[in-house]
Formats: sequence, C-alpha cells, structure tokens
Amino acid sequence: MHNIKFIRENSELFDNEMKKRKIEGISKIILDLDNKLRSFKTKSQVLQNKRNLVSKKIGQLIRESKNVSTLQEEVKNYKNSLINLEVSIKKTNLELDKILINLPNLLDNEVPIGFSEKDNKLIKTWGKKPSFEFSPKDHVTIGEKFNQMDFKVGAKLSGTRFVLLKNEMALLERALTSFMIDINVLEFGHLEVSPPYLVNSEALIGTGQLPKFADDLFKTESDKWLIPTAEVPLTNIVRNEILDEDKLPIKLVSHTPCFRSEAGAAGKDTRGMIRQHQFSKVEMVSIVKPDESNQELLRLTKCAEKILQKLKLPYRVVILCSEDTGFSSSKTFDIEVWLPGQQNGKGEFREISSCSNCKDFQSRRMNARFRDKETKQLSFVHTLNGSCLAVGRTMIAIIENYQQSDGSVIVPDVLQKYMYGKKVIFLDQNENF
RNA sequence: GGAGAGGUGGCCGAGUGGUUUAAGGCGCACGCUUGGAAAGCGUGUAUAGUAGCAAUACUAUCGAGGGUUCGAAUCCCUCUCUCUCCGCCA
Repeated sequence: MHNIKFIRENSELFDNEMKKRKIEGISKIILDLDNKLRSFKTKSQVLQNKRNLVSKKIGQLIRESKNVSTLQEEVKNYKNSLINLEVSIKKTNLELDKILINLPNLLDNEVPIGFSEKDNKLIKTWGKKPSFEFSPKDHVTIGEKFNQMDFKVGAKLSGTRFVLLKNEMALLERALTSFMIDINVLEFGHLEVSPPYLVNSEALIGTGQLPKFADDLFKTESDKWLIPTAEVPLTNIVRNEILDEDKLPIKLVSHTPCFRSEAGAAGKDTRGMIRQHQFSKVEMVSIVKPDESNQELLRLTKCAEKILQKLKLPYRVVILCSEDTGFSSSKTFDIEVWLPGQQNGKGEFREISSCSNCKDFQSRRMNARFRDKETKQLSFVHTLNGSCLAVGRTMIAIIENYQQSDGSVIVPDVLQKYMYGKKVIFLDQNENF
C-alpha cells in the first residue's frame, strides 16, 4: 500500500515509477479522489464539532431544568448533513482504497526494466554442471522407474498436479526439510516457527496476495485460505503491532506445505513435480529497520545459496526485471538450479528460490511499525522473504544431478545422516507397492 | 457443537446515557529535592486524520462493524477473540 502523502508530494515521480509496472497516469485519479475526500472530511469535522458543542450545552440545560427543544432541532439539522457527508466519505474512501490496494510496489532503482524473463539480469553462476556418459533422465523417468513417485495415485486421490511419494522419495523430502531447517537455525541463527496453514483474508491482504490474486489461491468454505507460502503467516505475525526497536531484526524460518491453484499456468510444466498444487518449502522471513533491508536481502540470498553449495548443486543468481518482479516486491533475486534432465537431457535452469525485499509495502498494508528508541518516532518496518529452499524442486535437482547410468541416485554427503546413512538410493524397484 | 462470563490507554483498573476533557494506581520520561541514591513533590506520558508556515485547534478511536439518541465506553443487533464448564475428538 502506498503512502498517499508521498503520492501528493511526488506525483510525477510516482507516475514514472508506476509506468515501469505498466500503469499509466494513475496519480491524477488518486489525487482527485484524495482532494474530494479531504474536503468532505473537513466539512464533516466542522459539523461534528458543532454537534458536540450543542449536545454538551443541552446536557447542561437539562440539569438546570431548562427548555432545550430549539437546540435539539438545531442538532437534528446538523445530523442530516452529516449523514450525507458520511456516505460521500465512505464512497470516496472505498474508491480510493480500491485503487491503492491494487497498485504494486515501487521498484528499486537497481531493478532492470524488461518485458519478459529474458530481461532478468545474471548476477553470478556457481558450481560445475555434471557431465554424464549417458543421456541424463528427468526426475519423472527415474522416480517412476523405481516406483517412488506416483502421479497416478496422486491424480486418483486429488486430481492433476498432485503426487504421492513413496519410500526413499518420502524420506528424501523429510531429510531435506530437516537439513534445511537445521542450517537455518544453527548456522543462520533464524528462529524456527510452525505457523497455521490456513489464514484469514486480512493476512493475505497484508502480504499482497489479496485482493488481486484470489484466483491463485485455494479457499475453504469457512472463509479461510490455504497458504500459498509461509511468507503469509510469518510476515503477518507483526500485523497491527508497534514493536520495540530492541526486538528487531526478527529473522524467522519455517517449513510448511504451500498450496497454489496455478490458475494462470494451465498447460505449463505439466510433466513431473516442477509445478504442483501442493509443495513443501522452507521459507525465511525477516522484519528489519528500513536502513537494514538492502543488506538483509543480500544476506537472505546468500543463505539460500549456502544450502545449494552444501548440496553441491550448480546454480545461478539473477535479479528479476520489472516485468517479473512480484506485486509486493521492490527487488527480487531468483536462484535457479541446474536441472540436467529437463529439455530431453539438454538441461535447464529452474527457479528454486526467490528472495524479495518488500520494504515498507507490506508493513503499510499490515500497519506494522516500530518505535525508535532515541527519537520515539514510529516508522514502518521493512519486510523480506526468501525460500531456503523449495523442497520439491530441490528433490528434483538432487535426482537429476546425482543420477547414475542405472537410474540410482547418489545421496549428497550432507544428507546421508538424515537418510539412515544411505549413500545411494533407488537401487531396488521391487520394494514398493 | 451447547451453556455462561468477559475484552476499557504501555500495564492494572473505575466507569450502566450528559461536570468523562476516560477517575485512580503502576510503569516510563523530565524537573525539584540530595554529597549520591531512595522516598517525597511537581510536570508530562496513545494512534490516526483534517485545517494551518507554525504554535495550535478540531475529528475519530474503550475488541470490530452497524443501530437507537440532541448526546453512547455505557442501551440494542451482528461478528470476533479470550476464559470457565459440558459434549466430541488427535
């Protein structure tokens, strides 16, 4: 949510910034409504003041047993005007809010202007792509060959874009989760949180998924929504709070399933586990003071990279261009992992983490502030989030990068202690039902 | 799911229609006092918005939203959360 005062004082700058998001000339519409609203408010407040004064007088006169009918008539007249004004105020307010709540965040100056993911800017590349003496398979071929990844049963139970993992695949998911959380807690110093997976609309408005992106979410019949990411509950922890400066920064990590309807992705990534309605993710959220958020975004990105480095999975980091940067984000680094089994064995980089600095965009929607210890001033906190990592896609990356000619998969060193000491998985396809 | 009791400032807590401009206390900040501290005394201590260059004034907010009234923390309705008991349940 944007600061209306900022728009008033920087309307031209604001329009230029919104243009990067393909929104043209919006400030005039906003400011016209704003002017209208303020004039209604001023009029209303003058009348309210008069009403309050006369009502008080009536109280005094009644105590003195004097006649008050003339004054009562007078107040009734104010009341009629007030009712009309209140209707106008509400209507104008709704119109203004509807516009503001649907406007995306301002982009950071470092965000490249672009029109597709081709315009994302490469920041760095890490690791060496594995070379195979055979044509590398994708995770579906391997997972189904060993009967550990069952899309048929997934579809039977729930429909398309659901999967059932068996045996070592289920273990791998659990192992990865534990490994990622352990590093987050022990090395990064993040506080582990286990949040609700169902949230109310207010929470989703706070982080920016609502009202604009309702189609991407699953809604229950009791007006609760399944979380599309742990970012939603974790960030909303500070909604409507005034935090002591001492409490900041708050650095959280959480493992949750994520639920997405993938409404806009019909026909896209239909093969395999890359794009599912339900997937597991370890998510980091930071609540920081404004002058710390740039640094914190770099730190979060490094945290996610560190996991990939420990797993020895090759990746690259890109900064998203204007078109690709999410609604709530001012600047986003995506980490893309190398998946050698994709494109019929040619391989491709696919997003495995997304780290965003939302600055004060979410905190304004949530009304999340902190009090400066020295000046006692209130300011909006900055909020950041990043995956560390998407567990499903990490499984894919391990299978495809660590596969051997017989289809078995080497377990990365750091995971072995989480996998009953196994060094290789997918050796026997007859173990499973 | 059923029955009941509740939600008042940073915290405790008074307040059942008009001297409430939310009493009183605690905490916190500053000042006086002191060799220093404590105690004592005094002053101050919410958020948002509107008008104004500003000092300041005004408006709204007593869980949320409606309603009644000249006037609502107080009366009515809806919702929500907390607590107690019962039922069900991992």
